[in-house]
Amino acid sequence: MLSFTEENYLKALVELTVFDADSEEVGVNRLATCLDVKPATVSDMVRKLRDKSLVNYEKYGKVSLTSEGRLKGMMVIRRHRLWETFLSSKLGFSWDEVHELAEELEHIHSEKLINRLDEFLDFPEFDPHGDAIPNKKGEILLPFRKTLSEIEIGKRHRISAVRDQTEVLQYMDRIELKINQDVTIEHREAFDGLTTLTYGNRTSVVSPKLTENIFVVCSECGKAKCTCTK
Amino acid sequence: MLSFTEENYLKALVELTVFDADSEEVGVNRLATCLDVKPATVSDMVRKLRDKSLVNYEKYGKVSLTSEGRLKGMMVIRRHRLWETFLSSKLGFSWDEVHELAEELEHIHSEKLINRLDEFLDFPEFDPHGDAIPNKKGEILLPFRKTLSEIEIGKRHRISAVRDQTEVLQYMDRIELKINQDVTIEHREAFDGLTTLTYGNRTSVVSPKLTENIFVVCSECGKAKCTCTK
DNA sequence: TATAAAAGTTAGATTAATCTAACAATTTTT
DNA sequence: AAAAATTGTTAGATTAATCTAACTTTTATA
Repeated sequence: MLSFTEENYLKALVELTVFDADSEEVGVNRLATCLDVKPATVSDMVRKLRDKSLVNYEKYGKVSLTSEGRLKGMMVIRRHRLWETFLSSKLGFSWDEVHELAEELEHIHSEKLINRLDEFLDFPEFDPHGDAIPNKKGEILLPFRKTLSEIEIGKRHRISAVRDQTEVLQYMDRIELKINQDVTIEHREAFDGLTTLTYGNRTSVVSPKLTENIFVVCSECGKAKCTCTK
Repeated sequence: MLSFTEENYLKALVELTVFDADSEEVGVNRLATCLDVKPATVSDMVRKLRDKSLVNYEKYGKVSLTSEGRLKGMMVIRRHRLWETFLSSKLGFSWDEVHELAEELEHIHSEKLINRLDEFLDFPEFDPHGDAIPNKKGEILLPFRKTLSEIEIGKRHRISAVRDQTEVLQYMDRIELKINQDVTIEHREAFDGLTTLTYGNRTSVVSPKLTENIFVVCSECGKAKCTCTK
């Protein structure tokens, strides 16, 4: 049975090498920053995980997940996202409150519990942040996604998901921008990417830091990769 | 913030000095047996808890809870019993499966979460084992329940409640045993707990699986914890 | 390519929770 | 009340996860 700590390492590795996907491997320093520990600590820990066949690693080399490690990491993320969904849809927590609580709940191991929860929630596909929930087998269908920073000016899009970061969520709350809301880009400044958006009866100017973290689909067809002419 | 371990010590102390209530204090050995650790470990730990003002203790003396320690311990039990209720009534776990899972869930600290859960479950008074759930303030309003499996032979009792499980109710229907009916135990087999009861104009032999799920009060005084002589 | 910077490792220390083994205090029994 | 039994404590060791500080390897740059 894995410890909380080991599970957190695997989760971070999935996030860095599967979701962020610019590389399937990652350095010790990068991992240390992510987990908010010192590189020395990571050095020790990845050796331990290697001895358990959960990561590939050798001295001075990069770290990557074995298929077993990947599965274990995926299951932590599955649990996290299912609990988030529960907290939001059943207990009425707002989407910026659920993350922290799920950080604890994700370490409750019972597979039976998590599958029952999945059923109770009626097999949700996405968590309250719009991220896909891995299935029983740890598989995740990474849908093609497009961010607010990429879309065409003037074409109406709907917010489908937000990257799972508390600051983003809180900022969106502050400007009253919500999941499933329609938005249109009025203007995008070439110089610094500053973007003017309208939604509901509001207009806001926001930075790329925000737009890069918000996923959208076409309001017409509901797809990120749409072919609507308009 | 208390560690899992510290919380488990407080929980055990509540069980030994509040619920079991033959004494408000307990020895190091007894506590060690309960927690399945060595006395040496308990010795160290209670000194630590004393330094945090959670227990009263001095060298070679007995251990008892301070009011702060009692409250903290009660809250662990509140969380445990609410999670048990959730697992049973929402996720369909049977009452003998819930305990182990609740042992993990009880250590999720958020007060907001547990109060929301309480509300979601519609403020249950008892967990699936029939044990009372402490309220927000750590108080237990209806502390006492007794099941048919515990009562004295020959003394008349009245059925006050039944654990919320359809099978139990269906079985009771079949043998014509009803809520508010008077019953008397004629005989209880020491070997396997098989019990002979009389009620109305019937006599039935039933197993502990049934008697453990039926709550009773004294027919004379109407209380579970009665002091009637006969 | 030599050197500086960045990245990674090792050794030794710390903290929490546990153990064993030896010892000390208290309680019970004769 | 002395001996025996029980109960509790202390000292020293262990394991997991972390740290700091010193060191080494790899990578980038002048």
